Amino acid sequence: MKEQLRSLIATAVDRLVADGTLPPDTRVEIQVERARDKSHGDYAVNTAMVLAKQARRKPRELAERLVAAMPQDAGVAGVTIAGPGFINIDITFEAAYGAVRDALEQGPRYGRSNQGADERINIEFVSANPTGPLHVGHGRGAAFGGTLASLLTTAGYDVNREYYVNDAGRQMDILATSVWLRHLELQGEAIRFPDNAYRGDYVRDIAQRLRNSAQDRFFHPAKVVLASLPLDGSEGGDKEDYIDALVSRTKDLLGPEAYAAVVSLALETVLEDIRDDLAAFGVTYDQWFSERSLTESGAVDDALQRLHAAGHLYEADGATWFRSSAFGDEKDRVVRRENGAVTYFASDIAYHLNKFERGHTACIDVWGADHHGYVARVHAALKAFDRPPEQLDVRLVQFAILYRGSERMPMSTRSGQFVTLRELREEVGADAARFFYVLRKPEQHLDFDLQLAKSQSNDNPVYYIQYAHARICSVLVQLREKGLTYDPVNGDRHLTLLTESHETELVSAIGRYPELIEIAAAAREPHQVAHYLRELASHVHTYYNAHQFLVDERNLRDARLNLVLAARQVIRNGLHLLGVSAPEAM
RNA sequence: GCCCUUGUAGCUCAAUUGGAUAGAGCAUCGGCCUUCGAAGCCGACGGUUGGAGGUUCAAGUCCUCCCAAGGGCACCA
Repeated sequence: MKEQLRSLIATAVDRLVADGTLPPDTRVEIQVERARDKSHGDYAVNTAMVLAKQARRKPRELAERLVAAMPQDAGVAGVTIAGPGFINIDITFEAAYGAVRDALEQGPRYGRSNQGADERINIEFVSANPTGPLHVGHGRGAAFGGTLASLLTTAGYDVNREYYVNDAGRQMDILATSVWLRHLELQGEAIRFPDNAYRGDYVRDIAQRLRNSAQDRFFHPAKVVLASLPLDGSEGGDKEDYIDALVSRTKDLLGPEAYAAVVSLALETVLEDIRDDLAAFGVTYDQWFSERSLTESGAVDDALQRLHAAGHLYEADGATWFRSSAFGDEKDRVVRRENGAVTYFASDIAYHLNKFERGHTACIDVWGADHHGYVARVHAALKAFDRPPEQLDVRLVQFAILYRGSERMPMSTRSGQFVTLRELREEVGADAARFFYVLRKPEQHLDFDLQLAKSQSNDNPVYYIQYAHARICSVLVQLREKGLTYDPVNGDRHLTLLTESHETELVSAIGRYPELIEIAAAAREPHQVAHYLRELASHVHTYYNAHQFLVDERNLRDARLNLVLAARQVIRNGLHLLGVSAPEAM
C-alpha cells in the first residue's frame, strides 16, 4: 500500500514538473509514513513541504496542486491537507482489510520481504573469550545479535551468523594453566592459587575431566612447579609477571604435546558450555570461526604482506607497525611485536578481510561498549585495503549493570563472582530475559535488577504479549465448547462488518507489521519489533474487553474471528523473530 | 587531557531516524469481573526533552560550547 501511495505522489510530482509548477530538475525522495495520530489519516506525506523551497511556493498551496494532480486510486478513500502542508491519506476499508487477508493466507511468512535480496550480511556477535561461562553482559549481545540476525533474515537478507573464537593468545594460556593447577590440587598438591588465574568453579570441573582422562601423566610436584618464581601481586610483586612466569613453567614442565592437550580440553569444554548456553537461549550460529586458524593458515601473514606491499607498514622499536593514523585512527598500531608474535589486532585485520573475501556485502560486528576504541583501527585497516569502511557496521552494546535490590553486583570473570547468563535464564526464564534485553536500544546503559525481574516477573511485558496470544487461542477453545461454527471464507466476505474503532485500529496495526520489519531491518534496530508487539497486544486486549467475538450473528462472528486470528498470527511471527515462545495457554 | 556512548514524567524506557498536540510500563489515585481468561480494560495525576546559543517551513533528533554519568585511550585479548 505504501509503495502504491508513493507512486501516486511520484506521478503527481511528474505532472507538476510537466506543467511547469515545479522546476524541471526537481529531485525528491518521497516519504510516505504511517500517521502517528489517527486523526491525521492512515498515511502522511511531507513532499509538499520538502519541495516548497525549490518550487518557491507555499507548502499548503503546493500540497493542493499535488493532490489535484494525483491519479485516482481505488485504495484511496480520501485525501486532506493539514498542518503546515502535510498530505494526509485515508485508505479504504477494502484496502486496509487486505492486511488481515494477507496475514491469514501467508501465515508464518507474513511480514517477510525481499528488501535485502541483494545483500549478504555477516553478523558476528558475542564472541566472548572461551575462558569461562557467559555472563549477563554477553547475554545482551546474544539477544541483540540473535534478534537482529532474525530480523534481517525476515527482511530477505542472506545472513551468516558467526562467533569469533579467540582461541589463540595469552588468555587461553592462563586458562590452561589455571586448569592444570587445579588438576594438581586434585592430586593432593598444595598450591597457592595465583591472583590472576581463573578461579571459577568451572575451572575445577575441567580439572576433574583432565584428571579422569590423563590420570597421573601430567603430574609434577608443587615445589618443582613453584620453584624460583617471582612474587605474586598479593605478595608484593606483579601479578602479570607472576602468571606469565607460571604459564612458561607449565609449558616447560608439560612439554608441547601435553600442554596442547590441556589447552584443547579447556577450550572444548568451555566452548561446549557456551554453545549449549546460547542454544538454550535460542541463539544459534552458522559458523564458529577460529582465530588460531587464521595464523595457522597463513592468512595473518598474508594480510600483513599485502599491507607491507602497499607501503602501510613500518619498523620501529623492534616491532612492526601499521600506519593506521593515515586512515583516521588516532595513532599507529603494532601488528608484530618485538618478540615476533603477531598481535590480536593483526589477526583481526586478517579476519575482517576474510569476512569480505567470503563474499559478504556488509558486515555487522556486535561488540561490548568497552571495545569502542577499537572501531577506528579496524575501519582504518579496511580503508588500507580500499574497502569502504561503512561496509563494516560496528554496533556497540552497553554492558548490563546488575543489581540485586539496590546492591550493585561486581562482575569479573577472573574472580569468578559474575552472574552467568545461565543463572539469569534460570531465575527469570529465557523468554523474559530475551525480551527484556531487546526491549532497549543497545547503546543505552541497562540497569538490570535481578530482584525486580524475578519478583515482578508477572509484570514483565513479555507476559502481556504472550497473554494476548493465549487469549485468542482460548477464544477458539470456547468456540468449540459452545458448539458455534467458524467459517473463514465467510468471514473474509464480511470483513466490511468490522467498522468499530477498535477493529479498524487493530486492522491498521496488523497492516503495519510488514512495514515495520522493513524499517527496523534497515535501521538494524530489533527493539522496534518488541515495542510494536506490545502495541499490537494492547490493541488486542482493548478489543477483547470492548467487544464479544463469539456473537450469535454468524457473519460478524466469522469476520471478527478472522481479525483476531490474523492478529494472533502476527504476534506469533513477531515473538518467533524475537526468540520468545508463543504459548497457547498460560 | 583526548575520544566514544548516554542524559526525555518520581522510576525504567519509546518517539516512524528532521515531522503535526513528546508517548508507554511501573509507582500513586479512582472506576470495570454472574457474559470469549482481571497476567486484562477505562480514566486521572505526572514534562522548560541536562543548560545556552545556532541551522530551517519544522529540532528530543542536526551543529557549536558548557554541565553530568558510564566507558575507552597496551608490543592484553
